[in-house]
Amino acid sequence: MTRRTNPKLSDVARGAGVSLATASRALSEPELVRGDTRERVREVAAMLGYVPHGAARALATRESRTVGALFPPVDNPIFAAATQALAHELAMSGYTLLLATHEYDPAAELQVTRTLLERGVDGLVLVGLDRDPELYRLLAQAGVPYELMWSLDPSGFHYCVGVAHRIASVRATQHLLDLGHREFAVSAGRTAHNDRTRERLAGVREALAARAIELRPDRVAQAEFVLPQAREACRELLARSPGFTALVCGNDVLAIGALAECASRGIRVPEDLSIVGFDDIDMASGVTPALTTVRVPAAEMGRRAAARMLARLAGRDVERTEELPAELIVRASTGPAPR
Amino acid sequence: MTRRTNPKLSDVARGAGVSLATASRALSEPELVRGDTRERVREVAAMLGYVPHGAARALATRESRTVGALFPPVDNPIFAAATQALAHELAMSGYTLLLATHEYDPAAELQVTRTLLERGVDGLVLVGLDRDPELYRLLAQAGVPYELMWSLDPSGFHYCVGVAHRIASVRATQHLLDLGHREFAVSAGRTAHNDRTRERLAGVREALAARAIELRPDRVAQAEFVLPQAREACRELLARSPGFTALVCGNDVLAIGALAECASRGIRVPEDLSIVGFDDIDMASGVTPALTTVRVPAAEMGRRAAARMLARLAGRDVERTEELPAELIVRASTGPAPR
DNA sequence: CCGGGGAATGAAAACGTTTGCAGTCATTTT
DNA sequence: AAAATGACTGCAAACGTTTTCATTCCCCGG
Repeated sequence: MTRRTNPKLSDVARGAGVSLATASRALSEPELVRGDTRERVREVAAMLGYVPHGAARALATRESRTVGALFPPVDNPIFAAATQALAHELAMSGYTLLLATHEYDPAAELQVTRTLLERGVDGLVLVGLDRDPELYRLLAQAGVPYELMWSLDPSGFHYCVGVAHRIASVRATQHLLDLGHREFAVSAGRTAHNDRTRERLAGVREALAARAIELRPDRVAQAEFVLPQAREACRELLARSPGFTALVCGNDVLAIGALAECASRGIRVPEDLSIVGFDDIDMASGVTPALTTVRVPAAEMGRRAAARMLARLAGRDVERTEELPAELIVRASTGPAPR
Repeated sequence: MTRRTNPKLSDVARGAGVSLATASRALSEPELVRGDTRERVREVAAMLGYVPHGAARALATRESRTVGALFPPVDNPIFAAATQALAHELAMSGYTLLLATHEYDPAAELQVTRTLLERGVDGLVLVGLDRDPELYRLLAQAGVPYELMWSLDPSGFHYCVGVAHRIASVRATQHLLDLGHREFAVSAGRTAHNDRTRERLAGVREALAARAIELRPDRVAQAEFVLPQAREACRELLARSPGFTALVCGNDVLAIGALAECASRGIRVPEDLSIVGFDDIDMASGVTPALTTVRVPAAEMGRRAAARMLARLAGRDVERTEELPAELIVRASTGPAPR
């Protein structure tokens, strides 16, 4: 459309009859310039439709007012909620979110981090703990602060805000034990490159071990977090080793898939089989039967991560570790063990 | 951590014993420099852990390799899917996604667009048609190309990739009419600042009008796209004017909420009430009964928008309007009208 | 009336890249 | 053997801000 180049600060300065320096100050440090000059500059800027050139500013100030977020995928509802909160919260403070995904591939994560660093993010938000250690080296060298979401770093070294997956998982399993269940199966997520999944599975094992109950290897399935695979995992467990009365799922998508599979096979939930999920996504309360699950406060986590990052960027310090509660929500998908 | 500043291109150049220009070319236009020099530069760069300074590059080249996306909210599953596809597709071509949201507030959208422009996005992806016209002026002045997703611009002026909501909605309603339904209710989304919602509602009216069936005002509810409101809307319709046998919902979240409400009241779906949704989110096939709905190819839309934007940024031209199919998916939530 | 002291302004030097242009070679071509 | 070609390389000028340091301007107290 318009072929002439956009107005720049020097145009504004000329229009207002002031120097570059004054124009710059009038717009970004108003208190440093006299009232009337300030207004004049602002008017000219508005009139010309002046839009500051972020890259130039970034170059001069060495900060981009941009924060990167690196999610496994962002279409998992739980991550979507966190992304939303993150973007919203950052925007409130004039920051913008640079979003990237890595699909649970450490190499991709490293590569994409490099790109994010090139883009000059002032800070970076990551999910979980499992990653190429090289990535931390990169961040340290670049001097870019980062926050880990979802998990709690056992070493206490990294700044993180998350929940205690293992303990929550123990609690969910306890709940089933208390209902009299003794035959368990687990539909877990992929454990490779995913500490949350591993911790949740470990939690189940721990709770069962405490009562000397064994979790048979053929009673554990791994699946990706999409509905078709979730159903498939349930089908597989049923085929390989039927007879379990409780199914613990690595997340709600897996659980809802299991629910669907049961519905289509006439397995009654919770009369024949009790199912628990993890995450408490929106849909968990919408399906029938409503899902018993562990609530992971995803949006809150996003908000906290943003707040912590903003605080650090502003020079304030925050606790290295912030734990958020992961509450067990008992709904209709769990009941007393049959017989 | 490290207090000394990051290595810059001049450090690399010095280390490799070449000029700035050659170092730059060795890294970004390899074919212009001799093999051995190129390798030497690369080695030094790797050794120093050199990371190019994006802002400086953006300043010099006048492009940021960054594309902005402005979603209403991104935690709606359908938008999450598009975001994911967008981010992924852009990343494949070395672009990064700058994500912002406006929560259906035109003023916020304008404001946030300004920020995105400041950040120097090379292109912008927007959702739907309803917005402050000033926004287009802004984009035109900045000379930033944009793509509209979801809707099809009737004027054919804007570049867009979307589906024909109204027609699809007519089709869904037809489906119910064909099943013998005559008493309709609609659980619509908020129609303010949302052309998709309006078109879908209009489609229902159109289909009914064609058979001289009236849609009573008290048989229309508006709700936001979250489960609690969805249930509330259904409850309200039932209270205000019971007796309808078909419920058309503005999207799947609304439909699943209705499903949940019906389940808790003992209303059988589809025996007593047929329900159709819109979007075909993942969960639509996972709930019981599985939802009859219109499939909106959200991920594909994200991919196409990315591809179109990349093409345009590369100087190729694309069709101004690209329509994607919105297919009716008949599942278990619709059946013959009772009696 | 002078000098002192802020407050407001301006000149110019960063910030770290890319790139047009002009050189320097080693090959070819005539 | 001279000249022309072409492949590499380097110099230096952008790109559009912010910010340091000086300077100017005004007002006030002495």
